[in-house]
Amino acid sequence: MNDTLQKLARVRMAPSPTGFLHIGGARTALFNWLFAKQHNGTFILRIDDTDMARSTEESMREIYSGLKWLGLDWDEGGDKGGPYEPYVQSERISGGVYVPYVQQLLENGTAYHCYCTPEELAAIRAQARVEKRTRSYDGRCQHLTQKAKACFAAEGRKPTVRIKMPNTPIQVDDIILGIRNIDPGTLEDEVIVRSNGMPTYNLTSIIDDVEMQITHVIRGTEHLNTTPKQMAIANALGLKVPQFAHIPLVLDSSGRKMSKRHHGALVAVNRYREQGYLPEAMLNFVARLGWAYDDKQEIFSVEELIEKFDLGRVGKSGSVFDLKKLEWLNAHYITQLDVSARTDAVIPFWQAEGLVDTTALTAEHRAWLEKIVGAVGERLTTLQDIIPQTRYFFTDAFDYEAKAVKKWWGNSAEKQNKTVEILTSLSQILAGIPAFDLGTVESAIWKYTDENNIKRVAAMQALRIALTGTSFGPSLFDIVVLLGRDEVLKRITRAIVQLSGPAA
RNA sequence: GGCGCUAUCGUCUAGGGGUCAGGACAGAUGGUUCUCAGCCAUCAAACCGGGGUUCGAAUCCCCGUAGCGCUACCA
Repeated sequence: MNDTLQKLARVRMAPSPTGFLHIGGARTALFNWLFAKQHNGTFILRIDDTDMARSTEESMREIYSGLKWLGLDWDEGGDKGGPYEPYVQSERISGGVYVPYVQQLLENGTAYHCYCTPEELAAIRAQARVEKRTRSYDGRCQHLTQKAKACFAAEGRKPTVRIKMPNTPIQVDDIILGIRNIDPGTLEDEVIVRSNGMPTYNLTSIIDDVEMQITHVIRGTEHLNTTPKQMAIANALGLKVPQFAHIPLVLDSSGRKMSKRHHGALVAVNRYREQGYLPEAMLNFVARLGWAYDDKQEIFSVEELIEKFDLGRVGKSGSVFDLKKLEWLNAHYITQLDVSARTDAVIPFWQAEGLVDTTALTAEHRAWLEKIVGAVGERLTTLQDIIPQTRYFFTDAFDYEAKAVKKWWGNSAEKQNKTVEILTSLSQILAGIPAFDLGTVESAIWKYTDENNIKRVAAMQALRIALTGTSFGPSLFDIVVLLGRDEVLKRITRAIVQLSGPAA
């Protein structure tokens, strides 16, 4: 690839709007986007919605929002326009874009009308299968006489248009897979226009790529087998094809291709956003699926990806989607946020749970929230984790976790009496200390445990359950101070009542 | 069934004729702390099989095998 070409690099992502943006789509988008960025090129978002029955507006919006969230902005495309608009294939169809190409193909004899019905075709396929033949459709309509055509037409049959495959090998030069020659004997005369007049993907895709001056088609390997077909169409039209790069599939844990149909929400990019994943983590994760820079680096900022990503280093085999690794990355990126930014990130989650009302957020309240986030520290794998980690700060309507109660409050009357004793003492101490700050609270509690020969863990865990209902969480001193004296005393009293009650 | 693609720890991968086959995630153990998370230390864990080529092959070649993808008037 020379300098001129590099400056002119034009790549595209061409999703069909039949569902949400999924992990594989996000990765395809990222690889294209990175390629465009590093070659000073143009990233185009084209909507391939030739399958009218399955395409929806809503899906289109989902894809836009997913890409925007990831920060993968496009220079030309669907909602944005550009020098080669429209970028939505259904609009191109109604604009008659493909008609002259089909006309040309028909006129130069590389395409022909086929009058076979779907039923006939199914029978042909079944027959080919029992005979173990490579191609099924045998080109039988290629040499139909005018009379035969008229006859079919009289029956009311509407023809499809098929492309005639060449009998010379087609060479596919793929950046990732290398050069390979496809035996034309394995290719069949594909339908390029349906009987209802709608063009099919193989036709529209390559024509749009050519018309939009796409230089590199970077797409999933599920399209590998369609490449020679598309090249045959371009060749028949005398068009120059772009360079191809087929990236390996994203697989599930049993090694199968991740798909909307079989994996649902697990592959939906927007669901990860809802669950509190950061776009940086998502991007970093997806970039490392099938690609590595060296044997050291795992963490890549977007800037570093632009600098270091190399399509030529992308592997050839599929990669299994590993949620644990995504979680690790996400926790890392959350930690990278300073407390203020982390608070901003977490507020929508509190709000969704009704724990924080952003319409009435005072500076004082905001400062308190930041302290909570600071106390939680590195305990967030996803932003959503803020809820179980902090719910008790906002409400005392929580249950005491049974397992924790059993372990730390005790399951015998004797142990429970001891717990009541400890909680009572702590309550008195906390009620009596002159100041309610970290240092004072800490030294008062340690003084009590050490002087009375009580295990620190025992006292602390008993108190933790009283205040939060759980046995895990931030430093208990942080919790005590952030809750405030009144609330702490109230919750201890409530715990004592619980422990002394008939049920306990 | 046909056609195609692929093959290093459980997972993501580095390496690529001579390496103790490296790292990361996950897992296990220990340490630190009031718990959890984290952090630190340690451990366990791989070149699909068989033939060649070669002094030497995980690496190159061939053949198998397995997995996956495609096989539509879906994209």
